[in-house]
Amino acid sequence: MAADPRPSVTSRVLAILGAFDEHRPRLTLTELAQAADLPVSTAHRLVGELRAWDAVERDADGRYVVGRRLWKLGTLAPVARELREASLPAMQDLYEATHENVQIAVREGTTALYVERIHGKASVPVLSRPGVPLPLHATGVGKVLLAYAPREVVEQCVENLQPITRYTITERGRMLRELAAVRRLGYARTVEEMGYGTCSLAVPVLGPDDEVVASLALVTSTVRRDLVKFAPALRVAAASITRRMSL
Amino acid sequence: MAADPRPSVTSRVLAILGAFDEHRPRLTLTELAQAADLPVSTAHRLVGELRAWDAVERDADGRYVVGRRLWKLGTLAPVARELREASLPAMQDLYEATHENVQIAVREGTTALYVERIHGKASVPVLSRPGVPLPLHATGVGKVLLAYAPREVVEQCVENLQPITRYTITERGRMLRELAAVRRLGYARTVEEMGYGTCSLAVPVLGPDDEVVASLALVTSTVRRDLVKFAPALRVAAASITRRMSL
DNA sequence: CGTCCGTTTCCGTCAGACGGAAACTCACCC
DNA sequence: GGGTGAGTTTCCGTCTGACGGAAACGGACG
Repeated sequence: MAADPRPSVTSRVLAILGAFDEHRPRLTLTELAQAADLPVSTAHRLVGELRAWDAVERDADGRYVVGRRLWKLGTLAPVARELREASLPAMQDLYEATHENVQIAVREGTTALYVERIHGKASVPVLSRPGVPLPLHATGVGKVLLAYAPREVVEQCVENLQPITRYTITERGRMLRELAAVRRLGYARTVEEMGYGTCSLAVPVLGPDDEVVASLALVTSTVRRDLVKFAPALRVAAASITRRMSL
Repeated sequence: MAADPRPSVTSRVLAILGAFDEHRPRLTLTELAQAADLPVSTAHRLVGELRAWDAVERDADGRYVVGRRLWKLGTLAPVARELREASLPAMQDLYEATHENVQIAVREGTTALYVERIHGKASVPVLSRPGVPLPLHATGVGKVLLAYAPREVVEQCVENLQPITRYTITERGRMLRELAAVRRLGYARTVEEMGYGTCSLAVPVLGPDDEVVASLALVTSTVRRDLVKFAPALRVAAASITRRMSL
């Protein structure tokens, strides 16, 4: 992002692709050039090649968007091919049992990256969408992922607990106790820490070597205070995901 | 793919990314170099840059796989962001009503590209997976997409109807009549044309300008001969997708 | 201990990327 | 109608950073 000494062609191409994010999925050539810190003519040439390959497309009003080919490519990534595929049936079952939001996320650095979410028309609206990262300390999945994260990640997160609602945990000591509780109980709860009116219950999902690879959660409206009763169901679902992943 | 006159750096990078597909999602450096038709040392250098950006990663046994960052990028593509997001609630409802496979696909050239699929543990196993293309002429969604495709696409498909099962339609005339029937009835059926033991019912999904942008289908085991009774439910779901897309 | 196969590093040569500038397009407004 | 401006596309002379052969490296196998 900052000043790299040797701008290679590859880095420029990647800078162009990196200009797209969840807040700016549609960009004009000029915006693209600015975001990638390139002269327009250079951006134009590179984007031309990307377009020829269908890595980017132009939509109705001439803006550039991420192309189908990149979407297809993305489906080959292990998060999609392995984790997502292994999780869906179990998530589906959970959804049918509860009719609440069901979501699964992995840790990416100091954020929780949502991989998939199941929700019907009736479920509470939530912020998570596949591919979008949310903070670790204010979400159910996040607290689980943090509870089993390496020491240095915990340190880093715990030093900088940004408040999001009035109920977000922002004291270092309290968060550390919370994480210890998560490890002891095997699940994490949140109550309006990420958004008013929603609470969640999350459990870890283990990989083949018993390390925590993801976290699975139910997210409901605050009215349902009895969320903990679903902990066993979540654990069963998590175990089923683990089993399917190691096939 | 063949011999392009000027191999630009960008084209080489894209050739490397293009080496991954659903049959070969994990590749060694040497395989990658072969597939992209590059000397290993060149591939090594480029892959190094891709890796630094998380466009590719190395898995446990050192093979290269598509990285998370590309997956995230892919979620920003319109198929994922708009079509998929708009479809999921309706697909979820259909699934709950039927407990059969529910799938949605778009046309990509002369293939049907699956965008999403909902299935529980109990549903019939099917071949479709998000990101994977299947033939237009042997699938329910495919026949719908073909029925509303431009003339030249129809010509091209109809000239080359590869048999897949004993029941696959391979005669040009019969397929053309079938497509006319799809337009007349507003749905397509398949009975064991793609795989023994499965049949499907598909309807078109319209975009904001009344053009067919996708196709939505139910796929069940052949035992359920009464699939047509779900046509109204499918149409309602398709209409709901159209509405949500134009928000 | 030697062989094989894939990976990584090195560096002299030169092909291809660079980007400033100018032409172009289109929407909007006076 | 024609002037303005923001965004897009084309062009081409300069020179930088990509190229890839070769050789070293690593580790699995017998």
